[in-house]
Amino acid sequence: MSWTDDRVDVLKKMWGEGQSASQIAKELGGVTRNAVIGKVHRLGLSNRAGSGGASKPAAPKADAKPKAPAKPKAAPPKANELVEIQEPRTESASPPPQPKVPHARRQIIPAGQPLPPQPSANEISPEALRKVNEVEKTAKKISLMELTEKTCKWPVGDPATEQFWFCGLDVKQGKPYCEAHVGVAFQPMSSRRDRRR
DNA sequence: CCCTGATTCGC
DNA sequence: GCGAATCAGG
Repeated sequence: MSWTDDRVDVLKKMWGEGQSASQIAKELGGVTRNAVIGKVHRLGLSNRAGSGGASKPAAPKADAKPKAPAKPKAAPPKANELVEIQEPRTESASPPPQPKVPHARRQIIPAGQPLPPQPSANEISPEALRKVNEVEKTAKKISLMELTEKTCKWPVGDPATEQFWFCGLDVKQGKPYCEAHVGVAFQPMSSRRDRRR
C-alpha cells in the first residue's frame, strides 16, 4: 500500500480529530500504526496542530487536554441567542425515577467461600470506592458465560440470588477487572519499578 | 500485559 | 519516502 492522496487525506483528517495512530492504521488498512506515525512526522504534523501553518515550536506549556470535540462541520449560528435555562423542576412533578435495583448492600456477606476480593476493613481510597459504586450503576451486568478476557470479572451481588452479575466493562488492560474495580481489587503491590529492557 | 507517540536508520 | 524496530512513557 502506498500513500495515495486520499489515504493521506484520511490520515490528516483522523489525526486532526485526535484519533490514535493505531486507529488510523486500522481504518486505512494495509499499514501499521508505525507507518502512520512515520507519515505523520514526515508530513510535519506531529504536533496535533498541523492546520494553519505557522509551525510554532509550541509553548513550553505542554498541556495536552483531553482533545476538544472540534466538530466544525456546521457553522455555529451566532448572534442573538437566548440561553434559556430550563428549570428542571417546573410543574411536572414526575415521581422520582427509581431505577434503583434491589441491590442493597448488606454489611454481612452471606457467602461462605471464596467470595471475591470484596473490600473488607482494608483501607481503600474513598475515591476508588466512590468510583466503584458509580461503576456498578453503569456496569453491563453480564452473566458468567458472557465473560471474556476483556470484560471486567468483578462480581456484584450474591451468587445465590438473582441480583448477581459481573461488571462486564472493559478491563484495564491485562487486569481481570475494569479500571474502577482494579482500584479496589489490588491497591497494594509495590509500585512498578523501572522496567529496563 | 495493553497502548501511546517519537525516533532511528536500512532500504 | 517508507516503515519496522526501538525507545520512552502511561
